[in-house]
Amino acid sequence: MKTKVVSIVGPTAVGKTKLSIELAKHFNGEIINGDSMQVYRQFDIGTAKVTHAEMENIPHHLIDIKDPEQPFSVADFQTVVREAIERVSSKGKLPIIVGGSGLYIQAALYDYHFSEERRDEQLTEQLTKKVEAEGIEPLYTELMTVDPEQAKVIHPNNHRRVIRALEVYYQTGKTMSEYKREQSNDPLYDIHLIGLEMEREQLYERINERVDQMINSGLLKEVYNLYEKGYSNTQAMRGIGYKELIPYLQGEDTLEHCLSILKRNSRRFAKRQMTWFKNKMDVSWYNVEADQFSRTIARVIAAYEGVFN
RNA sequence: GGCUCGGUAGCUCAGUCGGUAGAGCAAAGGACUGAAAAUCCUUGUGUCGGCGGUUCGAUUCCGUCCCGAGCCA
Repeated sequence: MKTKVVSIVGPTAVGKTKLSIELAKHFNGEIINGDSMQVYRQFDIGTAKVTHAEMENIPHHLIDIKDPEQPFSVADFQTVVREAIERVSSKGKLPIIVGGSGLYIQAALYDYHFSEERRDEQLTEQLTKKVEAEGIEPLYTELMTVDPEQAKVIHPNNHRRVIRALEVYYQTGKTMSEYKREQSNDPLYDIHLIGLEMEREQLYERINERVDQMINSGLLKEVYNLYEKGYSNTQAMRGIGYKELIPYLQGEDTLEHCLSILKRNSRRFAKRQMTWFKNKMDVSWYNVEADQFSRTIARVIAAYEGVFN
């Protein structure tokens, strides 16, 4: 009997957090963060992290587990999220993973193998410099020799991924394709994927509004504090809602322009999220009528009555 | 009221010495195995302001009307 795991997915700003709380309350669950940015402490407003009040005493896991300057990866997430699932489940509670990072959710729930060794940033830097000096061709050609299967699915312009595929081989002697072949891609748990979707135009409107709300809630101060502490070049600072405001804080751009970029990036992100969840996972979708979210909640609860409890 | 300039893609504009059009941005679609809120790929959007005229053919030339900006009165 596999462990029952629920996951709520969907684009940013559809209402995943709110639904997760209601499901946790109704089905005796605990929430596990499935979002790559909410693991960071001090990144609160810009990541739309649940507030203490919103939690309504529901235990939350994997939120605020990293300091701003620390790196964090899917592989790290895979380890901790699986531990969290066991922790919650062993208490007799329903684990509810909520988040918008497609790869993270995928790596958590399915048989998905990463290489044993963690990423070597020095090696990355070395290869990046090589690309800068000689162009991508030598590396891409090498990848085609070493791991043609992987080379085929990577566009040469995607330097990052060409480099990473080579790194795996250099570090472990095994190719990325070999690692992929070792996995079944089957779910490790009794999984139930619940997706929230919304008409594009309406979603974009909500995203724009939410950015304005974040500003009203003190996003500028949040980013400024992090910036002042010297975190401007960290992985976390590359998140949407942070990197766009740096030029303003440095006096190099107007707030208005920075906000329009921030909104645009959020919209594009939402689109990418939909592409992933629609095409990579078997999700049960629920269309959200934003002004009547309680109805959406009721529909989801009704659909899983007797399944989750 | 007169004169001038303009009206072409969602936006800013280019262009066609007459053969029904193209850039940037926005947008849409897609990929994805250790940065994934990252990284990368693909794609077009049209009554060329309306109506007439000239022409085999008009977005292009002519007339007229409408709209906008400026100048003059």
